[in-house]
Amino acid sequence: WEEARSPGGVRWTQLEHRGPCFAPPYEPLPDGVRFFYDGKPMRLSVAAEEVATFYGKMLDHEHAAKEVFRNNFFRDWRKEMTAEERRVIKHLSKCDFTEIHRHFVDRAAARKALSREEKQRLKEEAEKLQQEFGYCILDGHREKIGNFKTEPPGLFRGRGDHPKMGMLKRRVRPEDVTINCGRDSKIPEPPAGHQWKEVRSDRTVTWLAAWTENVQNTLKYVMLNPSSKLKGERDWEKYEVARRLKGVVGEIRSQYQADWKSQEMKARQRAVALYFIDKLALRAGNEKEEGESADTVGCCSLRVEHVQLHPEADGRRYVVEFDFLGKDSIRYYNKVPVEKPVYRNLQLFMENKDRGEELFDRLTTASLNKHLQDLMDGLTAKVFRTYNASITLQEQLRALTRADDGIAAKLLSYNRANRAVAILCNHQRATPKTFEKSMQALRSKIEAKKQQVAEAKAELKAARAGHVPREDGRPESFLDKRQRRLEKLEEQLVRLSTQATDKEESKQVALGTSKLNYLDPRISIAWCKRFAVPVERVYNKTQREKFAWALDTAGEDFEF
DNA sequence: CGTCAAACTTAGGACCACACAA
DNA sequence: TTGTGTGGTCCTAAGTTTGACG
Repeated sequence: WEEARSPGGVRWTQLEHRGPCFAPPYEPLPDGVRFFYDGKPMRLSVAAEEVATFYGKMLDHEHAAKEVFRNNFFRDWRKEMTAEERRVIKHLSKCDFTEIHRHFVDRAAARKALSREEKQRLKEEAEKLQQEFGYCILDGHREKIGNFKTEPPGLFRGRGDHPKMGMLKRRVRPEDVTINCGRDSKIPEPPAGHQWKEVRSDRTVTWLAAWTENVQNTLKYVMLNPSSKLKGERDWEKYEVARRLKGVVGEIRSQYQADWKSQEMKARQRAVALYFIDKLALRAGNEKEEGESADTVGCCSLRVEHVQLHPEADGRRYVVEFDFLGKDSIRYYNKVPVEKPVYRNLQLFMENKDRGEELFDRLTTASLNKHLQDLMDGLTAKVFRTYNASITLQEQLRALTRADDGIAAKLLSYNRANRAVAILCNHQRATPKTFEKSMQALRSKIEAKKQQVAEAKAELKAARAGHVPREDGRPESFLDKRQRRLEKLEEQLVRLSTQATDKEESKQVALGTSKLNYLDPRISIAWCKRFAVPVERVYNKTQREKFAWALDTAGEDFEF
């Protein structure tokens, strides 16, 4: 494949598709649903009403309570109003959306209460849409598209403390959309009465359609599903680069350790940053424009306020305490002992700086990646995350798996190995709302099962004691039955206890992200083969489709 | 060399269908 | 039959990287 990579960055020769599927047009509210301003009912223009419904839907959402959200919404909403509406509607606090809110709550309930047949019909309609818009022809193969629908209009919801939360995200029209397709394939038909913004045939990119999203002024793309050959090849390449890093990582580590003592400040900063990226799996950390998004950082953009140095903590020397918000405003908190030269360097980097200043002021992600490129072809900061994640999975699986364990126990080992990676990469999730309740339920189930096991044991014992062996020596079916029942119950108990352990250990850890993006699937597939675990127990259908490239190639002796 | 846009990967949460228990 | 918890899917935001440009 590597050799097969086409010259000039050409990614395909044939591409044919139907274009994106647009969000349905706005349906005005029925007459009975009113908006009130200052206690008086007020009929809104269609444009203003539509935006009002976006807010009304979110009335009980925690966003709607936030000052920034409300202000942004109100500012953008006013832009959609007629001059007359704008004259009247001056304060959000005087707006009453409760009827609108109730209307959508009722509608959701009605949808839920639909009969089996109606739901089936809806499902079939969705399937039809999927068949019509959800596939493309790429180089002779029918491939699934990832996101064939344009994003519907609504209020922007950023993550964390986003300065733009509540802003109006406009409806995407065909006139906003650029189509990319093969030069001699059929050009998709725009919806009746509309035109595409542009139709082009750029074979060096993989998107089928693109438009600019108005809140952040960034491009959005329609691209292929992860199961596609195009995406699969890239995935494979990603892991091959990480495997090449395995071959030179020792050297790279020696190099950056030597650079901790470099004469050049820039080289020292780079060496310490790279050490963090390698050891702690931090992200590169690009600069972000202030006020455009939430204040989050990665390695290169760490500020003095994000690290604390402890000459000694918890009985360990040279401890660095990290506390910052990373991607998606997920908190990274870690206390790690480091080598003395790293510690000394950090002291040096922090000297005479305010808490708001950059720790690595001489370093950018561009200069770091440039350096990495010199160390190994194709090496960038994120390759370290891929490498360390995959190698950790492989090591953990080796350490944890017992060949004579049952499938359930093996799967627990797998999940534990997966979890070690997720913790390394700081992949968190909110504890499920129902966690305590369902945990309690599981515990009572275990208790009940224990009881059953005890009873079954007693019964078996009693049966044995009271039983006279038959002369003909034929197996005693009564005894057998009791025996089998006990075994089955014991098996169920093990399964439940395993489940409980797994659940408790995973409550705040998101396993999916690493599984999907960082772990070379061949490691898992080889493990399944070696320990006779059906692959379906580790990868669901979608995941198997995404990793089809690995399913075909990885043998039980695959080594990352 | 820094800046910016483009293109792509990575990310957590919402939502929904479905299995299973009551 | 109904209620409920959960895994899987969908959604789209938020990162990284590259390359053009001045």
